[in-house]
Amino acid sequence: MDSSSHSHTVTPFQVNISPSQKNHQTITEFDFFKNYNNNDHDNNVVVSPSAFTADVPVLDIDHTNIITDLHLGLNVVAINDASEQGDDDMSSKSNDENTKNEMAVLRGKLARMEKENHRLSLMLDELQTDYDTLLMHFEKMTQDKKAEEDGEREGFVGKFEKKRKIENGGALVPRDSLELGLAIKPKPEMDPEPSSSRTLTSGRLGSPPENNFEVASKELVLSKNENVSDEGKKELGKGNEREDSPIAHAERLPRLSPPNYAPNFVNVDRIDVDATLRRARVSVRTRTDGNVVSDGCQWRKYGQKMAKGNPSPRSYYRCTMGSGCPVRKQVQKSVEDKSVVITTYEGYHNHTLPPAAMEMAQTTAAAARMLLSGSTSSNNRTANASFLRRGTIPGSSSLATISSSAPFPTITLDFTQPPNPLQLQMLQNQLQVPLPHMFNQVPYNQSTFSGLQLSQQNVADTVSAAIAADRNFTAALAAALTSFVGAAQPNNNNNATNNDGAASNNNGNITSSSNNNKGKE
DNA sequence: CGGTTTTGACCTGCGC
DNA sequence: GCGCAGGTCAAAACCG
Repeated sequence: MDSSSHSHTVTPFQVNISPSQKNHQTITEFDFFKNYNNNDHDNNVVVSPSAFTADVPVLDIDHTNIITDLHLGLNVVAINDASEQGDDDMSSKSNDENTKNEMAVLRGKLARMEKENHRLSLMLDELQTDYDTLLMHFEKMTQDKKAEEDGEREGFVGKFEKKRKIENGGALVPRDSLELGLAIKPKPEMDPEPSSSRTLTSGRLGSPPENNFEVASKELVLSKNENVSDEGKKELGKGNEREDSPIAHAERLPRLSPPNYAPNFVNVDRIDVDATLRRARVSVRTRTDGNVVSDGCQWRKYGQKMAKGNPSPRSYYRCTMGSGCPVRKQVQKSVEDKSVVITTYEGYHNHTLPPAAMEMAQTTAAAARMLLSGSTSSNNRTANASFLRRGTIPGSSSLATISSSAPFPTITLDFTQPPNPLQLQMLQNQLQVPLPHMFNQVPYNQSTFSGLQLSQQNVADTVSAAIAADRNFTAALAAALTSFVGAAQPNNNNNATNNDGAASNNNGNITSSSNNNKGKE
């Protein structure tokens, strides 16, 4: 950790204060804190990549930290900036020497403050990581304990649900207890309303039947049992006469023992998602030659329907990589362009994913996360929320759109057209995961995004795009820098993906054959 | 033989 | 309550 007492005056992003350099074509030291408004910062400021790379000194931190650091630093600098301006005014009346001296002092202060910011942000990161870890452990321990207590109870939860429905005359009954109750009360047939679960779900039983199930999803364990929710919901939806074969149970039941639960679920737990949002969907538009969009997962087709307004049938797939995996996807050709396949993913995997599936899974999971975060006020998600409300992601509007008209909130990632590399990068950085390779079939492979290869104008565009897209300048700047730093570091997503893996919404191979498209007339 | 696909039937939610 | 559309089930057919 850097010591704040260090008197080094070089800053990660050096400040160029001299007004005379404003019009310099290439400024190697970009002053983020300077007021460029006078000259239309959007167009006239040209930033050299070296300003972000070559001049960055000592601090050996990853880009994520840089971003945070920057973000924090900006606040600090704003103050300094004011004082600098004052000094500039004064300097016009005094000699240059004094000004320079003062500037040097200010720079020193600035450097110290930035280091302090950096130190704090590192601490913040550590705390965040610790929190994630603890939460994950807690979740796991809770699950393990429940699983232990539960024994083989799994086997008849389905029956329990059906029975309960029957007992209630077919009406949906409060079911918030299901997710927790599954693991808690070992005698379902004796107690249709596990009391222990009641305590954990804090008195939700009084809520209207209609919403209970959804409401329950807000509970702490929601993500882990997302599977349960979806499956359970379906279970509830079924008629009482449904078969109760062991196989059916095995398929519908939640997997309580979670050794393979993706670390992912942790973060989702923390999202105070609302029931509808929990069913957020991620649509991916891709252009394919045939009907196959390989996403690394194994799917089994369980239905096909003719959807209104589209001559092409819609196919329904279920993930078969993990038993009882609740992830489903719908595949349908676009009405406008039949070479475009729209794949919609829903749900969270309850198993680990092969590397081939990870990319897509991370992307869709991140997109879903963004969608979820859009409805929350979670601190590190506020920036996302702002653009989600606007329906687009800054700088990547043509790549990602949010649909509020759909039954469930849906984020659509459109990769049917070679996107502007900056848009691609912006999207990637917003998602904080690498976009699947299949989406990189664009003139600019992300691997070519090395910082030095980005033109100065591109960087400037990125910055201005972010600024234009977001009123929150700091966040916008951070986004722009994330873009840049991320570009210079193709593996930038490691951090994000590791932590949150969350909802690995995933996608997989469409294993169906060509006759999938056969509609049932 | 086990897994997958097909496909008619069924269920649910929603709008009228 | 009814009809419609979306979504799912599950038996039968298919496939390797």
